[in-house]
Amino acid sequence: MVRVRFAPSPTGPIHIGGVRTALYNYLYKLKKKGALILRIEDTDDSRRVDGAENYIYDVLGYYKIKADEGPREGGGYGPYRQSERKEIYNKYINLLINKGLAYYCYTSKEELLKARANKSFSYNASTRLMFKNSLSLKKEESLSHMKKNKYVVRLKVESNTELNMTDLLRGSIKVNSNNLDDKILMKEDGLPTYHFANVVDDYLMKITTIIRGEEWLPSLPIHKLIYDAFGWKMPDTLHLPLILNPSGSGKLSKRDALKNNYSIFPIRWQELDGLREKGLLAGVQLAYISQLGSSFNNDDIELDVNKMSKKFSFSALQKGGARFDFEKAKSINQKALSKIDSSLLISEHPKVFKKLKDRLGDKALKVVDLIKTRVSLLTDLQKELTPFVLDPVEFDMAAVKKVFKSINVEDLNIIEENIKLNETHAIKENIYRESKEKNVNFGKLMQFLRISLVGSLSGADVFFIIEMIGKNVTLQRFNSLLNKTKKQ
RNA sequence: GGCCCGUUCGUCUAUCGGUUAGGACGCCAGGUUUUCAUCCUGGAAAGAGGGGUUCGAUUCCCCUACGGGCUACCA
Repeated sequence: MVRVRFAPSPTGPIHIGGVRTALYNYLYKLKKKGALILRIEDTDDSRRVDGAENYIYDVLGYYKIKADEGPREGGGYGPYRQSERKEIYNKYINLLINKGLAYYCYTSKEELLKARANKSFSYNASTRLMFKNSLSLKKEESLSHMKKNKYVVRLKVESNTELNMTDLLRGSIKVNSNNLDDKILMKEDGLPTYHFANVVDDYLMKITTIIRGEEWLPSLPIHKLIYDAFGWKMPDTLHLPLILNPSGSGKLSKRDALKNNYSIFPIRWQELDGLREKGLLAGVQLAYISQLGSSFNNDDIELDVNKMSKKFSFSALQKGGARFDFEKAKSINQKALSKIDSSLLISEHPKVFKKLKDRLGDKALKVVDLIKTRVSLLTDLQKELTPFVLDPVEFDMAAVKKVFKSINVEDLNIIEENIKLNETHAIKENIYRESKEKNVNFGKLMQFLRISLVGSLSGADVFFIIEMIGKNVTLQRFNSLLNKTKKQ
C-alpha cells in the first residue's frame, strides 16, 4: 500500500508551495488508494510559531484535503508531532552510535564559527580529528566531556564514497561523499535535526513515497547515508520543482506578494490576506497550483481533488521551477465563477450577498445569475452588486460632461418620460425608437442613464438594473444626477 | 566560492528523432451584443549558445552561458 506524507513545520503560515506539496501527495494517495500521513515537524523549539499548526489544519480543511493519520486524526504510527517522539529518536541515535556510524561532538558553536572563516571548511573525515569529539578523544576524556559540557551527535561520513540515488522525476543522482559533511543528527537540546527525525519517522511510519520540494534535493545524500547506516531501504523520492516569484527571481516570497498585491497564502493569516481574501475560490487555487510545474490539469481544468487525482501522474511533472502568475489564476476563477450554481455561491458566501437578499428577496438569485458572469474575482462581486442595493454615492462627473458634448439636457426627457410611461421590460425599445426619431445619440443617453444608476460608465446591463430596482428608485437616481448636472 | 538541479512564445505548458513546434493566460486587431460585461474570429510571439551522435535533432551526449536550490546545533 502506498503511504505518503505531508510534513510541514509550524514555523509560520504555510504558503502555496507547501499546499502544492500537500496536494500532490494527496492526489497520489487518492489515485493509489493509499494513505496520507500528516506529520508536524516541530523539532526547532525556537522557531515554533503559535497558531501555525492550527493554520495547517485550517488550510487543509479549507481545501478539503484529508489526512488519514496525523496528530488529530490519530493512527497506528504516532505520535505524529516530532516534539513528542524524543524517546524514539534517542533509541535510534544510540543504535547508530553503537554501530560506530555516529559520534559525539563537543565542538562549540564559537569554534565552528571560527573554522568557517575559511570558506571551504567542512566538518568531515579530513578535519574531524582536529576537533574535540568521541573519535578524536580517548574514551575517558570523551566521557568526562559529555558529563561536563553540552554535546551534539554527528553522522560519521566515510570519505570518497560514490553515492547513488534515484529521484522519480530526475533519474539517477550521483554525489561523492567528500562533498558532504558530518551532519548533526542530534542537537544540544536533545532534539533531532530535520535530517535524522525525517529518516527515522519515514521509516517507522512506513512511508513508501516521499514527495517534497526541490529544496530538499541537496540533503538527499545525507538521508541516503542515514538509511544505509540503519540498513533500511530508502523510500522512493520525488522532488517537485519550486514555485518561483512572478519575476522569476527566487523562491516565492511574502515580500514580493505584498508589493504586487497578490498573496502566497491560502487564507488569512493574522493581518495578511490569503488568496481566499483576494477573491479566489478554493478549488480554483488548487487547480491553478496543480498546473504550476505540471501539465496534467491544463485542459478541461478540474477544480475537484477527486477528479484531479484521476488525471494525476508523475509523468506530467515538469523539472524546472515555475513562476506564480496571479492573472492566470484569475482567469480560471472567472470561468469557474460563471459556471458555479448561484444558490451555492450565495450559501457559501452569505456575507457578500446579505444586503442583496434583504433588499431583493427572490429576485436576488437572478441578479447573482448575471453578476457572476461579469467578474473574475469574488472580491469584485461587491462592486457589481452595489447598484442593486444602494444609490450611487458619487457620480463620474467628468464622464457626464463628455456626454453633454453630444446631447442636450432636454434630450434626457426621452429617458424620463419613457421610464414613467412604460412597463420596465418595454423601456429599452421605446427609448431606442424615440431617440432615433428625434435623432438623439442613443449611446450617450445610455451613458447618462448608466452613470445615474451606478455612478460610473461600467456595470451590468442598464435595463436589467432598472427591472431589479424598479421604476421609482430608477427615477429617483436619474433625477438626482440630473439636478446635480443642472447646478453645475 | 563549492555541491546539486534545471533551461520550448512575456508567463504556464504540449512535443517522448522526421510537426507549418500545438494549447492556455496575457497582449494586439477585428466582429457580435442598438448600453456594460461576456462571447467569437484572427494576429504577433519560443527550442539559451557552441560542439558532437544521426540520413535527420527541440528531442540523445558533452562543453559554455544563464537561472534556481543547498551550503545552520532551520526546516
